[in-house]
Amino acid sequence: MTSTEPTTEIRPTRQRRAIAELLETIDDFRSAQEIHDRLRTQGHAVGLSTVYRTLQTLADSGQIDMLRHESGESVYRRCSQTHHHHLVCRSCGATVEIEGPAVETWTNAMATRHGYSSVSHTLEIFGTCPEC
Amino acid sequence: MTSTEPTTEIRPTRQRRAIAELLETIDDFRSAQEIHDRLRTQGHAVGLSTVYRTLQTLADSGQIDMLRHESGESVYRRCSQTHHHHLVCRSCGATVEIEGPAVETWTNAMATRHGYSSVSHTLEIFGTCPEC
DNA sequence: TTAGTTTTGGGAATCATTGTCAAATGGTTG
DNA sequence: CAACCATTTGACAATGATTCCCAAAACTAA
Repeated sequence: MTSTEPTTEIRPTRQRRAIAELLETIDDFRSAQEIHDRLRTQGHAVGLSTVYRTLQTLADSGQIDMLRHESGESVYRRCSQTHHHHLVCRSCGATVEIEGPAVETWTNAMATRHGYSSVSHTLEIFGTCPEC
Repeated sequence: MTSTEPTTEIRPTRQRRAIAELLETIDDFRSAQEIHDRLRTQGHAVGLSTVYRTLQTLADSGQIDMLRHESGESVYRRCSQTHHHHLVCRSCGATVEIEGPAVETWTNAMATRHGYSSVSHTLEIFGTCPEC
């Protein structure tokens, strides 16, 4: 490689594959610990640290979504890549992705109006789903 | 008292007064620990547990607002009683209350459309304020 | 003052998450 | 294949915010 960039290489390891595959089969937001438990149950030996690390990396790169549950713990879920928000069931975690272009416009306008920069926003809706 | 209700009485103690008064002088969202530090600095001897307890009670009764900072810790601030959202400076905590009737309508509509009940939502905007 | 609650506070306990670092692994090159 | 080396792993320790515990202190009403 002739590039001078410090190409931090990312290796596709057994553990990372297991986590990615599991995420494909889950539709709801789950905590790192729950994901770790499932992996263990399925027979995959993966360390908890690794699960945390991997989920964080995936979240940082935008490959999965992370949000804070009302209880305060972080939960993760594979999602569509486009910007969206979530309607999450408080008891079972069932999630619906929702889009609201108007909200984006509005939050940006508000921030600009008050001179705020580097703006980000969080918008989550919690409720009890039909099943629960 | 002839009432049969278990009237949980709430006493105006020195500590609670100190916390309430301090909150009056603060305009930004602060964590329980920061509030505890300030009280100590000002010479008020108040236990950390008490600060946590009191802030929680105030937040539960809607007398102050509580939200989770991006870092995950809970921060508090006295606010107007009407429903509103916040534009918070990531570095100094400067806060602007903002209202968005449209957002309320929209979130409720979304929840109803998907059959969710007991709906609540969180919407916070973080950014860097003009000063920072 | 007395009696019966409520409240306090200091330290232990909890719990999610992060840090540590030696050992294991994956990729590459010869 | 074998040697080399950066990346990754995982068991365990450490952190940090928050809650729990409970005997002592403070309130309030009578």
